[in-house]
Amino acid sequence: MDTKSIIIDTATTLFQHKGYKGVGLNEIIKECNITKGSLYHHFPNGKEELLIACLQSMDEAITTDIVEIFNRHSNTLDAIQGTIDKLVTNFEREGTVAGYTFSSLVSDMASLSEPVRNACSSLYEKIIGIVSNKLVADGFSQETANSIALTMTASIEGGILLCLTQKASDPLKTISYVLPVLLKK
Amino acid sequence: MDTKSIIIDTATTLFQHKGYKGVGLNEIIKECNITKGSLYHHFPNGKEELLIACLQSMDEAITTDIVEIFNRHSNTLDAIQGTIDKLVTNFEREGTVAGYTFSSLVSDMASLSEPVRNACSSLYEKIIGIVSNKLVADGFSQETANSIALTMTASIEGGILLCLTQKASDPLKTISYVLPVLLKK
DNA sequence: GTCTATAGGCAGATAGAC
DNA sequence: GTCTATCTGCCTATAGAC
Repeated sequence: MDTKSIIIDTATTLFQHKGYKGVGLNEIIKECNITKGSLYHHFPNGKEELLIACLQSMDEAITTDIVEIFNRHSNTLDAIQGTIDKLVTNFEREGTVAGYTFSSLVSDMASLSEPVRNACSSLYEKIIGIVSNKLVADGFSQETANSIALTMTASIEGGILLCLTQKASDPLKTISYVLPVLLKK
Repeated sequence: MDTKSIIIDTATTLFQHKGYKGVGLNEIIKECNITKGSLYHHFPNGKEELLIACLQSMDEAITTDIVEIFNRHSNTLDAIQGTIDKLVTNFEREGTVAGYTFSSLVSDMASLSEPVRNACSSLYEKIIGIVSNKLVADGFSQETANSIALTMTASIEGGILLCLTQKASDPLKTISYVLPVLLKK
């Protein structure tokens, strides 16, 4: 694996756990066993350029993951519950659900940097699009599908926040139990 | 108004907009027209002690606000939609919904400080409790009420995140439109 | 492509005069 | 209770040798 990829992977994990402002370059290069010179060779524009690279990497990983889950299940309900199951499993094993959302590392940046906000916005739209398409395949109208997909995505995102603050996976489990109601025609 | 209250109010607004790590003490004292000596006189343990005071202040304001809205409306649906209306109005006027949630300033702290995490957890539990009580008054069983209240709270919290990243109030409006489905018996 | 050394600034925090 | 002056340490970023 090349140095640049190592930097991106390491920084991604650190950003996910501590937020953008919570991680210094010193911490990143120490974890990677490299030096500042090397980091600035790969990311001449410094920390924010590295963040953008990490967001792209996360975007790909999250999208791939969700697409795979949605292809594996025949209907939207199973797919959404499969997604939540995966989040719950992750949370119970690692104490985080870092790999699903940007929000944890974005709240301190979204008000400042436009490229970062755009990256988040585009990821959410992609996820909602995947859910919405499956709902249309289930027989919902496009408009209804969009509304339900947005609400489901918001519920899961909010559920993640609740799990993190309460240090328990119950909120997401409860949401998984309640969400089917949204799909009653 | 005394200096301590001015510090808390000013710092609260700054933390809400930029996150805990995103605001320096220098910015706070400049905004308050005071000096570091004065700040450390009122908060001897520094920045984190100030944050805790801000969280308490926010907790009171948010709880009072929601209790008032819930008392004003006769059923849960109207109360929830009234709450979302207020969030949407705030967002369209100020570009933030700072006054409702801790999440925006907590994501970079939750992994670090236990007192901060506890303050967030307790606020969420209070909000869910208010919603749940109203649902019981509407005739739902305690258990069902708890599940629905949690899901609604998560949806709104996630909706706030979507509004912030998309710089639009549509997500919360859509959620307000979809949520009634959760209340069908 | 990776290293060392260092610049320049701002962070949070403290001491002591008034 | 508020001020000025200052400390220490970390931050991002750069310059230049190898």
